[in-house]
Amino acid sequence: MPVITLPDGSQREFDNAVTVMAVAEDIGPGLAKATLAGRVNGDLVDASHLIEADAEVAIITNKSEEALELMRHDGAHVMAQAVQELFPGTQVTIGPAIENGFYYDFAPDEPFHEDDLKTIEERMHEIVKRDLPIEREVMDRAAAIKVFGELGEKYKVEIIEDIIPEDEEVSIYRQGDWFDVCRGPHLPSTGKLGKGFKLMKLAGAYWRGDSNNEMLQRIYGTAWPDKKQLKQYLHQLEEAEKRDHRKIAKKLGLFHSQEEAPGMIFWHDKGWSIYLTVVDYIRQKLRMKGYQEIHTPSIVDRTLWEKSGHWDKFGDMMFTTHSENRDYAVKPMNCPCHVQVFNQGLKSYRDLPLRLAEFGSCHRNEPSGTLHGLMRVRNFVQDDAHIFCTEDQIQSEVSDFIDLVYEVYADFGFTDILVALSTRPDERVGDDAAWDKAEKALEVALDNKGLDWKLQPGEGAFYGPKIEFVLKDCLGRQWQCGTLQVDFSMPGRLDAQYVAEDDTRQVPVMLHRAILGSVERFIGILIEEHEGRFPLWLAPVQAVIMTITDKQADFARKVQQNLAEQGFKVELDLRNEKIGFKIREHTLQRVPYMLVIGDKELENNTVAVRTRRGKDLGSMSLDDLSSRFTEEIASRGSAVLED
RNA sequence: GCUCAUAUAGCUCAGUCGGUAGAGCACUUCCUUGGUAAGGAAGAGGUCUCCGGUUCAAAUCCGGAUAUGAGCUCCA
Repeated sequence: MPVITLPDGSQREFDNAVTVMAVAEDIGPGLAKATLAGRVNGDLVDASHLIEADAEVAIITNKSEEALELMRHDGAHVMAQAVQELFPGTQVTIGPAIENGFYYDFAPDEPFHEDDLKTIEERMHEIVKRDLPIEREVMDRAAAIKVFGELGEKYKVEIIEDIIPEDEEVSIYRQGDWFDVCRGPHLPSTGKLGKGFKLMKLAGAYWRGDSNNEMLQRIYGTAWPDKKQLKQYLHQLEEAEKRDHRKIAKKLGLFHSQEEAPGMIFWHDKGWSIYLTVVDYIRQKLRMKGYQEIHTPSIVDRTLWEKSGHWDKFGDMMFTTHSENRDYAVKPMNCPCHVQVFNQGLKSYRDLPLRLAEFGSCHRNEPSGTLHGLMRVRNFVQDDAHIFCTEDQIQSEVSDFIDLVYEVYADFGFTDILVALSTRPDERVGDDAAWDKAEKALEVALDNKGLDWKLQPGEGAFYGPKIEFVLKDCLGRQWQCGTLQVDFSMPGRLDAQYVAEDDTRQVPVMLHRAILGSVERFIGILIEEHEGRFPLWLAPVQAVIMTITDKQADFARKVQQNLAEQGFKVELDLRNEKIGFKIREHTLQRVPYMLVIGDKELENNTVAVRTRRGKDLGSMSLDDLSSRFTEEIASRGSAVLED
């Protein structure tokens, strides 16, 4: 006689075991009609799930968040059925719901073609129309292996044998003639998927996510409660694509890359202007925070990399060169060189913490398939620094660094920052006691700041755990920018020492840290974040002076010189074109301010000011203009005056 | 690196069935001196990514290389 407790606290008693659907029917026919699934004692279950004992039950309707996830999972099943109907012999593997949709990995006889997506999608609509009931059934493990083995579904057999825990029952979900091994739950029938879905792209994916395994074909789909929301999502994607830093940078002439130097950037003047502004800004910050800036060689003898442990682990990703029978590597990171600087002269505990910073150009031979605009390159510069300190100083150094990161991100206008703590990977150096200590130090520092962070077990660097600060690009892809890594290992490997208070020789701890991470990547994110409309302090051209006719040319030149002498980046447009044409061009170039000079301005010694967003600020004197610029530049991202 | 796709003028892109290439914008010249998102006319511009093959004939079909895109794996 189960007693059901509903979310509002009310209770209902039943004579016999009841299904979730029966509970919904008991509450009301309207609710029953909308019922898609249930939550029993916290677990998501099918609407047909039988409740045999007292339980807390929530009914899941199409208004619930969870329903969307179940629907997306249904989407994967319907797609798999469509594929197997259309392409007999295709093996199915796994197909989960993901953010915005679902995917399913297939092992087809013949690779799918882009055009197949349309056919598959049409068949899916047909399966939805059939409104096949989705039924759960529990199968004996051996029987399940036999059934799928006979169907030639070797991946499914592997899933049952290797992935489903021994003590868990093997459940099968059936829709019409088609069925799949699945933990569930699912919605009651295929019709519930509705019409708000679309197949998006075709991609390769390794079986069980291991690059040693064969590659399967993955089809991605997106699914929403209705057509309208699907349309909205697709529109959102289109808008996001317009922010792509590669497209914007091309239009604005910021940089280019070419076949002869894959993964490396040819910075043009406008892009380099942004680059220098960013680096100078960080340089100033570091100076204020007690860092020393240094500069070390780009090409260093291979033996140093062997000693540091990098050669062993990353040798095949390092560019190498040789001269006079010596082998060199182009540096993939600055830290071993920084230890060399630390090692010059005997250090005392009084010298610690010693913070060495470098904007060093690093090269990493990243796999060709991973290169991506500015986000993943083979040559980059980090706002890199290494803090040599004692174990006791870790806590406060980490804490100061976190403050600095947030201060800098705020100046660049970023507030949506993901924080993660990555702990020891399988392949690592250093003993477990040191790892315990390092991981704990980071965890405590994060908690003390009251940050909401995510644990990433096994994702740490080979020499120590790390904190990561992650920003998102316009398409929602996440990119690691800031990082802090504790390193108990490299200073010892490279013989770093200091004299402690008790006159003994001790090995310092080294903290690797970067705020922006790769400057290239950070600029990529800046471009997307601002859609190319850089705040005044970052804008490569802050204003363009344009004349109405030739008559004002001399005055315009004087204005330009005046502003340039004050340090503003101002260009002249004296072309024999109509003012509307010039305005249009510079607006498209995202120049923050357009300064128009006609006869009136010439007469009054003023300029007419217009923003790139089309706002007319009227005429003003050069003094007023330059104080406006100065104020806006000083405010950085925090107060944009132009809007 | 792996899977699939793509590569045509400076840029964005057409190019049907294999018969040696087109548009818009940009560029150059001329006219126009016009007050807040495109004034007009003319002209120039191509080893169709590269290497090979099939063919009387290849931008087009086939193979390979390279780069790029999407995803996977990786990312000190």
